[in-house]
Amino acid sequence: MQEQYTPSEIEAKVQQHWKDEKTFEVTEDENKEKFYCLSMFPYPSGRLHMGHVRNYTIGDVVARYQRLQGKNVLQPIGWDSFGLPAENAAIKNNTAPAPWTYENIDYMKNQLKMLGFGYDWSREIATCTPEYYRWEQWFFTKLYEKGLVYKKTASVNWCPNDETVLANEQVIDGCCWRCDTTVEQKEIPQWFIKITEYADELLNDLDQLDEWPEQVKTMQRNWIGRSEGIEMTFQVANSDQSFDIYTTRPDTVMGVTYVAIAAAHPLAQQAAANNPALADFIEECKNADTTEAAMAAMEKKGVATGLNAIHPLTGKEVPIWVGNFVLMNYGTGAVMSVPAHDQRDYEFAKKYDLTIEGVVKPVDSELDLSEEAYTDKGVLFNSAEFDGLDFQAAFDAIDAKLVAEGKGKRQVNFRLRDWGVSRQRYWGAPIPMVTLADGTIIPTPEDQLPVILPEDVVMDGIQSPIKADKEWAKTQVNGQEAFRETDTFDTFMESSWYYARYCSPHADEMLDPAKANYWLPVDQYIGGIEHACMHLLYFRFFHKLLRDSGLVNSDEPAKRLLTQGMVLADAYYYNNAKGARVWVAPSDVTVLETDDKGRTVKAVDSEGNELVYTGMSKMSKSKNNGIDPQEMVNKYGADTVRLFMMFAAPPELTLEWQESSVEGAHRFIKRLWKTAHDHVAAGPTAELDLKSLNAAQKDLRRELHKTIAKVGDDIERRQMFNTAIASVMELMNRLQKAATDTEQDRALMQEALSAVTRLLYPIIPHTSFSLWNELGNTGAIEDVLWPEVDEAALVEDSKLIIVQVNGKLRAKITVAADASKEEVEATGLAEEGVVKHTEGKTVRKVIYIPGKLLNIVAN
RNA sequence: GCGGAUGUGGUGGAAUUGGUAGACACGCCAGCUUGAGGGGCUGGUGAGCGCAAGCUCGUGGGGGUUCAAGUCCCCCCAUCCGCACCA
Repeated sequence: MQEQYTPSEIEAKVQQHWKDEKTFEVTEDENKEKFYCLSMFPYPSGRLHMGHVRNYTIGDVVARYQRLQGKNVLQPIGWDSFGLPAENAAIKNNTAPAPWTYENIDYMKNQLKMLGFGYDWSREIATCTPEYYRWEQWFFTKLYEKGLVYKKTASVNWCPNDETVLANEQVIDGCCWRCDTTVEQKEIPQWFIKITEYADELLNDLDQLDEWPEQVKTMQRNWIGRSEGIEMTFQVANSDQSFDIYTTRPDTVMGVTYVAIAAAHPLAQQAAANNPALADFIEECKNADTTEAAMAAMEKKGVATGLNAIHPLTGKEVPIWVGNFVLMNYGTGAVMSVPAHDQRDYEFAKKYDLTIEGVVKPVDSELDLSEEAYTDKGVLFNSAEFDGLDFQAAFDAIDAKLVAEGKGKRQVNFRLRDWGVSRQRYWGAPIPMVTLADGTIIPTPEDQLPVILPEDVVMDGIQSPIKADKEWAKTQVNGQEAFRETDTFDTFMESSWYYARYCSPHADEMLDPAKANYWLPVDQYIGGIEHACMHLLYFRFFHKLLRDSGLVNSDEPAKRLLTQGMVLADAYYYNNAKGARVWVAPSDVTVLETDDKGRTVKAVDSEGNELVYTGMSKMSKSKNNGIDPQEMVNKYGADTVRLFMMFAAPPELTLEWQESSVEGAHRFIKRLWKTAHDHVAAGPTAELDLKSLNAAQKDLRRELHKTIAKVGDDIERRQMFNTAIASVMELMNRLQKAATDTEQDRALMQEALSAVTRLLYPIIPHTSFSLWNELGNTGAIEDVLWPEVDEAALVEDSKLIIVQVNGKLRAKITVAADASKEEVEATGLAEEGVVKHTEGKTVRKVIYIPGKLLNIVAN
């Protein structure tokens, strides 16, 4: 065995072995328990970043651990390869999105291999290939046939100068990122999938997901936002027109003092015809950012229409206002306003001097509206026949009256909106719909699928090449001239079903149900928390669509979910001559001075600029603080990078990249290697004879088996890889100091080191692979099983008891494992530290937690 | 603004079911090894007081429940993630 730990040599050799043996290629095997471990696939942006490395290391740890449990483990990988960055890169580099994407895939694939992830490369997929997206197109036409797809207008960001649609990301402070023109909202026809038809099931089935983080389920519940309320109709005074509103607070309806409608509401348009101020306001609203965050943050403004609405219960007239906070696309485009019981309405009413009328008051105090609205559920007053009712009684009574008068009804609403899948961009899967010469729109016939996206294109920087080339859309359907849809799918479409395609990646159908049902559902899914609502909801939705098409037989796509945190790094900048911040890459920073605690006081870059240290922030291009995984692997080896990532923080928390800590991880592996080397160099060992072990040896062996139990529990149940590693480090610290004098000392060392290589295999597979054989074991480590815990080794004959007086630690005593409460109490009370603190006091109570703690309450 | 999370030594973090706060590691300090540097090894390291034994304080802030609170409850602050066309 080589004395030096040489990661580059070891890793190359072991990776070659995995490649030659096709170690991670799997097929369905009914005799083995399956385990499908999936990490969210990457967008091929060019190079792996540390977020990827963290995600895929966690996945690989889980997959390799499950393999040592004897399971048939599927761990696939692929590329989420459609998307906006490819278009931007193509324009910048004067190429096309396709070659840029394929080059990136090649490069990143090598990086993944270099990190030693155990993927089944035979299942690799790229979503930008027709072999993949053809099935998505096919499935979309099936959804259309089932009535789950429809077309309606929806607003997009529109740059009037470039005459193009902009993604939210391309709008900077309300202006176009290319030409700085003020962005407008424009209504254009788009395709939608009816996710709202599945809203109830998506909500209810969250209860089945008992191995999903509670926070993700809560976020999804709130995102779906089921509410029970009442929809009611307001007549417009002196008109035969009416409009509907929806409210979850029907108990406050008697307090309606005005109603607000969207700028795009037909009534608003009508009223603006002879009201220039209103027309101007409506024009202003057109350009408003409609994202929910912006809506919530903006100043609430309105203009009266001059029209009145008739309150459906009181018959009183209330003014109709146009409000910039009401959107035509959400709900009915109109809301009732109760300033006394809604804070937004209250502020609006104060601002425009509108009536505030309290109708609900607290049960046991008076209503005070001098400072703010009263928004709690209380008791009705000022509400005619509804006076004295509580929220639920009022809800029921008002509902009954509205129903009786035909003016409204109870209704369940969802915050969730249908999924708009149209994008006016090039680098995506073409939407398989055609418009015939007579104007009818139908799905592309199956025999004309896939609708292929041309890859050899020139990007003009503004318009999609398949829109710019007027010939592309021309086609023939049923002998008629027809025009293809030139919009492409939202890239969330591809990432919603890739997990199922991996089960039969080369099938000449969307998926092979037998294979899909063998592997699905995914046993462990891993990805960033930022996907909690959107991707993870679409992913669940698609699984139900696949199920309802008879392609899979389960209800949910993934049993267990782990959401990993971000990766942060130090960020430094200096101010240049113009006063602008120049961010300096951490690799270019030299720390010149630290204080006595080791904190950075003075740092410079390679050109001598004195730097400002801003602490840790997310690795990003804008702060130039990305750490290149490639560089780290070159410097320390993949195992060190993997060990550091798993050790530095629990997977769900943010991880701070600290090179000194990476060095610490490297040192640990070197020490492990050296310990194994010294042991092997001393020659072969004898059989372990449990009966002949002395007390110290038994003690060490107890430690070993406790560690085996803990590491398994930490990896499998708790998914706390950091504490699993810490406990192996503790064991190693002990092993390095353990006696090696006798035959049994060395036999025990052999048992311990063989176990340690397996405990660490999921995390540092290359090193463990080598050590396993260096220790004299035959066969590859991935073909052996996880070490078993010897329960007999765990038995202790004495216990450490913590002795407290009034909750404060005063002594530690060791008692026989089977000692009674009385014996422990007597021993505890006799302790010097206990006597000191109980002298002159009366013992009031003694609490004993068996085998753990004794608390003496005295005063 | 709304929804979700996080906050513990100089630093990353541990404390799994309310029961020893600070495991493990980084950094720092001291010593040994080395011609030097690097590396390795040994020991120390929450704060305050103390020669020491030890005592007091201490988990973002403020209240509370309990024999016992980092952990449970209420209020507040800060930071991060998401908010539907970035992926």
